[in-house]
Amino acid sequence: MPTPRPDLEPDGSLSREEMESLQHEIADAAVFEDQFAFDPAHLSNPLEATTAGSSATEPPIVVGVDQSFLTNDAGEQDRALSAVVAMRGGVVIERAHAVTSLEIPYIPGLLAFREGGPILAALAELSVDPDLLVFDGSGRIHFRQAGIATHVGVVLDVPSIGVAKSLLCGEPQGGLENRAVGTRVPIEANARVDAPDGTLLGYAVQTRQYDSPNRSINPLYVSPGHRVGPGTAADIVLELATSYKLPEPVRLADQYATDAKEPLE
DNA sequence: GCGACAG
DNA sequence: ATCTTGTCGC
Repeated sequence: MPTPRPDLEPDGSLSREEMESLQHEIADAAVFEDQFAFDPAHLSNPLEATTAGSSATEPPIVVGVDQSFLTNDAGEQDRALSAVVAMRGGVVIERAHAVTSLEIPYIPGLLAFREGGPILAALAELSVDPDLLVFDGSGRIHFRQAGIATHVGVVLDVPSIGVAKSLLCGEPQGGLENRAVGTRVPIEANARVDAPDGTLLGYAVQTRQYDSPNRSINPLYVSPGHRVGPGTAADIVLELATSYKLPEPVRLADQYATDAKEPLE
């Protein structure tokens, strides 16, 4: 993992005002457009990946990140377990995890200050260098355009994408019910977001759907973290969601976070 | 004051 | 996030 920028690291001991101020700095430093070297196509197929470029080209390393929580004797969540799964060409090449004590409770909009520390600790255990980080949570879809995907992406200056299962803020530009796989509905800034109204924050992306129009699967809310534009972020998530609704690196990190805590409780 | 609110 | 049974549908 690259060396983190110490001045921007999420610190759970900061005051709320300091946290929000830091988020403005993060948003200013963030790049919400494509700025990476790897080929965003064929991220998930090993054969395509190895034959796509020249013999010297390696498929990019995509790292999924997710957390689970541990409970103390009093029955309260006191520790976070962060799990990271590194994949290349659709194949898992390394996993790592870290357990840290929690500094603050969950507060909407301040998730990075609760889970950012454990995530950086887990990424530090990784021997490979990530080309792309995929998070379970928002990126630019955030009150101050600095969700956890953006925050960690900027601190490490690594391209990143936010994938949330529910919408934190912003206004979907169209219906989200019963959309076909591949559909992407723009999410624009509204009054709750610290950005001009109408700013494109990300997309509601349909990676799975039922055959019958009776029931409907909820979309994923995909937004740029850092150095990835909204359209490319949606493309990549669809590319990585090969077997399930969630992109494979995140799904495996989710599973690993659950499995790794079992021997600890 | 009321409503909204990633994991 | 986490606590949890049954139930509908392919």
